[in-house]
Amino acid sequence: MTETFINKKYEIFLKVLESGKMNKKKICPHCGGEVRLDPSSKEYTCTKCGYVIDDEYISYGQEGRVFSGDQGKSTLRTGVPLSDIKHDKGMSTTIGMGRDMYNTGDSKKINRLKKWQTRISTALERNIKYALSELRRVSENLNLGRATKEEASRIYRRAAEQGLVRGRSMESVVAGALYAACRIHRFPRTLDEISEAFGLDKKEIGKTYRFICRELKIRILPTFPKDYVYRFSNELGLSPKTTTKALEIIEKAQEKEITSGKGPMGVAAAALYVATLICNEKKTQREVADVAGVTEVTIRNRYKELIEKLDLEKEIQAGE
DNA sequence: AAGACGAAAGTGGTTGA
DNA sequence: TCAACAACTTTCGTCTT
Repeated sequence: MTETFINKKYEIFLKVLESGKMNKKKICPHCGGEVRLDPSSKEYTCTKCGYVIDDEYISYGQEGRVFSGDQGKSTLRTGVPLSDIKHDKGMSTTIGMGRDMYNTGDSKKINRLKKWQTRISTALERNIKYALSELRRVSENLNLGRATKEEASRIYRRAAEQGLVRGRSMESVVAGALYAACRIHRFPRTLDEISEAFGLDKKEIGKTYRFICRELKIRILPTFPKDYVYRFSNELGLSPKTTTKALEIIEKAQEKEITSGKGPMGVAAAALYVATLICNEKKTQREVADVAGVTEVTIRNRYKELIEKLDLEKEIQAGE
């Protein structure tokens, strides 16, 4: 589609060029020869030495502004970008009631089209539409990237199309899709955060999430402790130095394979806690545990392992 | 008194028969 | 479907600063 589109544009462009409206002659800075648009490569090329002056075929110039309805037709070059967040990807049109439609002659045909249009927007589309508006509303509070939201929308769409929403609350499916999207994008949010944003039960979301992943065959990579470190340290207001230290500790721990099978959030929390001790930026276990969403006990367990296996005792004493 | 530590019992999920 | 299991949580008493 893109190629034919560009070719067509190119034909027009050539015509314009030939008609002399844009015919500014260019001179090759290399040899002084005449520069022409090479039709095969769509580059401005010197006819004498072959020097490519400009390979910028697509215009990046300012978009023509539109002040009244009809004016747009001649100046507009683009449309709204496609978006998965909109239930119809922002592409739908509605056959209007206006007179002009009927004036084209075949009013029966138009009526049939209208009928079909309403038929096409079935219950499924309505459901998706509603779900995505819910998604938009909730993700306001979660501070998510556009890509993540679109991923979540795609997942929900697929889930809805396969009838996975039936028997489950729509919100929980949306929440599950969002949680999955976050993990796919290595931008993990804890289940707690999501369940709070949606006002749903944590277990419910987790259950739906696993169900969706199984049914849609979405392969979710396990999360890594590192993914959480930045967010946690940010919430704790730690210095970059401490953060880096924590990442270092996690790396070493992974080398020694003492993180496998352990909860990534627990590992991240423990690494951060140790890092605060080493860098003299002490936080209590309680504080770290709270932002990480684990208990002090878990931090203690991980922390004990880290110190034993990585010989961090000296570093901590040196830090103090 | 607050924070750290550790033991014991309980919870929810996974795995394998 | 059920029991075994590992990780994690909750609770609570004790120790340290």
